[in-house]
Amino acid sequence: MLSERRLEVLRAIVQDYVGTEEPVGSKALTERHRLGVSPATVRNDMAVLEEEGFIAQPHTSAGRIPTDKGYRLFVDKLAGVKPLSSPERRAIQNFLDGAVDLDDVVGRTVRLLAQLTRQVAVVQYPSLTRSTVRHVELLSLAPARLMLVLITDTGRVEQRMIDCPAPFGDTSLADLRARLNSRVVGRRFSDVPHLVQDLPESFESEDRGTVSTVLSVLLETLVEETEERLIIGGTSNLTRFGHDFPVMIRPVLEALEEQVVLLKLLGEATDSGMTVRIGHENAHEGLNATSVVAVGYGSGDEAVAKLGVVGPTRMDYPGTMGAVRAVARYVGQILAES
Amino acid sequence: MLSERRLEVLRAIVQDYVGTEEPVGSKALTERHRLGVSPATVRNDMAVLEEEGFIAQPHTSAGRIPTDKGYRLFVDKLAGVKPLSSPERRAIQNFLDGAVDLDDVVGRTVRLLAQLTRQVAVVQYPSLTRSTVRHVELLSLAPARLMLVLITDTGRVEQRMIDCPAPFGDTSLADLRARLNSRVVGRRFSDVPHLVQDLPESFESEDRGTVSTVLSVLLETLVEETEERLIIGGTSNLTRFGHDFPVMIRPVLEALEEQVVLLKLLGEATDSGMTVRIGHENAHEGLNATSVVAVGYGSGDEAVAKLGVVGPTRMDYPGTMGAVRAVARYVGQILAES
DNA sequence: CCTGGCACTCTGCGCGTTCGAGTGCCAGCA
DNA sequence: TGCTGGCACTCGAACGCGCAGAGTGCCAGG
Repeated sequence: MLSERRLEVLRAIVQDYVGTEEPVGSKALTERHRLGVSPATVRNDMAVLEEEGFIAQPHTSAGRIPTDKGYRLFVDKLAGVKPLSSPERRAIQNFLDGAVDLDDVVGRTVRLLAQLTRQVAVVQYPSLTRSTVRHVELLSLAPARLMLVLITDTGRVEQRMIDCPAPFGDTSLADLRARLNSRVVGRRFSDVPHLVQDLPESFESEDRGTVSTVLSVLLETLVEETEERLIIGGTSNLTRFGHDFPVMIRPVLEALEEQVVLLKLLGEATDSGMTVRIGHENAHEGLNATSVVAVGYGSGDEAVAKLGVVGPTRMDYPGTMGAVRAVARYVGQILAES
Repeated sequence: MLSERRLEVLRAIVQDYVGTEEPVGSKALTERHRLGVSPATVRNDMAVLEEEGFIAQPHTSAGRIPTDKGYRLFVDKLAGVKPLSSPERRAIQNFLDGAVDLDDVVGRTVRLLAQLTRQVAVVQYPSLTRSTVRHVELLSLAPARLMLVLITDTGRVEQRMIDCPAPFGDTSLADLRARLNSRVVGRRFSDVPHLVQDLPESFESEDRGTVSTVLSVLLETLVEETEERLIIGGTSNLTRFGHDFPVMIRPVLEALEEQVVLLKLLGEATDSGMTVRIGHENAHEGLNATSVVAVGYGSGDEAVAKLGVVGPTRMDYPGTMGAVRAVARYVGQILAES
């Protein structure tokens, strides 16, 4: 086990390196932090920390920089979550309160998060898996052409065109609409399939084909839209990556373009608490030089989606975590209100 | 006026520079292109071209590179639009044909364009200004809470919550829905306001407040959604910018994040033909080192929105223009079918 | 277990030199 | 008049060198 002071040294190294972006030496450490010991002692501690794999030196006669393992220890044991200042909190609230619809909420959130953390922000649209149906609407566009509109409790709307196998009368349409709604409104998406299973049987034989078609489109929509969408912002913050950013930036930009990768990234953060993935802890290779801070958010107690930021491993963890957590809370609040 | 051969020299310089990304000298030119003259002659021509401002040398003893003015001449007079190969055309069609809804079409388009041109792609959502109303739907979520759903002929759906000043009965609701639709379906957005102006008068006084509210929300939605949205893709292609990309990339990323800037950018391309803005021709400073190739697309003859790419001024103009034009055509086709 | 001292090892920087690509100019030739 | 070969010149890129400074590891002493 590492002594108290050695941990203190590690903390100091992380803080200084995050601040200056340059390897930090023993002398500089003792000058900037009141460790109460001499540089020589610090050097010994550093030697131990290096042996344990928490820090490393880029070249023989340079200062030390934290390794992924070092950051991990820092995040787990040495750093708390820095609460935001109250002006910041107010700014968040004001900014988010201006949103008019779901798209706007998500859009504002991503901008806000990027600005606050000065990093790349990723926000996942509220998932539909846990959502409930608020309303299903059927419109007749032409004798054999319908439009299905699905409205969720998170305010999201999905629509699909349907070509019917046979003309479908207005009364049948009204009937189907009414029955559909009476069965599924307020229910979870996952419950819908077996709730509508027997609907075709209660219609005239000439309408059954159409009803089946409508139902299959509805179910398909539920499944398809469970593949969550997300948006990102603040990519220009990637230029803050450091002096070697030209080489780091490409794989990151590529990873950010792959929704699948990002979804997996956020998805990995399973529990509703905050998740921090540091450097090589990220499965995707392109993100081996980045850290991801993610947290779930939702309108109630349950998390319906995730949001987070992607930045260099050399990031201000306490501050970033604080910002991410705060934003997630406020978004949840906004969502609950609407 | 420049002689035929001098133009040929300029063309050769542009082509070589685009290919090699390095200043091109007189000797290399004569070796790679059958100009039929000696390097010395080419040097004289270069001197003239430089005096006229079409090319420049980074430092005294280096080769020449084209200036914005040089590219402009190249695009206007020397280069055609390179048609795509038929495998490419087929690939485009196959890729776009798989789209299921509007979001998907736009998403696929931006990916396709980025891949094809290896540059940053920008696609604007079909504008609503010229759109017509396909259907207006009103749903009752609670006694005094309505949801308005607007469906356009481009397949787009917008929804808004409405808090009514007074409870609104189901019959009134059906009535309003029917009257609204009979008046606005098939009409242009711009015509809607005066078409619904007198609607409140035909309702019972107790319902008039709600009707007015609904109408104002509807009109508001029309106006708001005229501010077109757009999406971008292929930002990782920015790393292809060249050796000096670290310094160029930041302002570009920043500009790309500002929807307003991009909308203006595409908007400037007024006519339905293809527009090429080169370097300083772009109003936005951050894009002074980039060129923008944009073109309108639409389901009919009229362009309903724009799409294009943003890349370094040092780009393959004929190829890029060919790809942009081809993609725009196919998207228009897809839109017309659905 | 901490500390001061000392020798050692790197990197980064500035400087001068060389090398070569590319130019401009000029005299000669069709 | 216009093209060509030749020649001197310029200037940036690359290389080697030496130096200064930061940082280390180790050791002997408190």
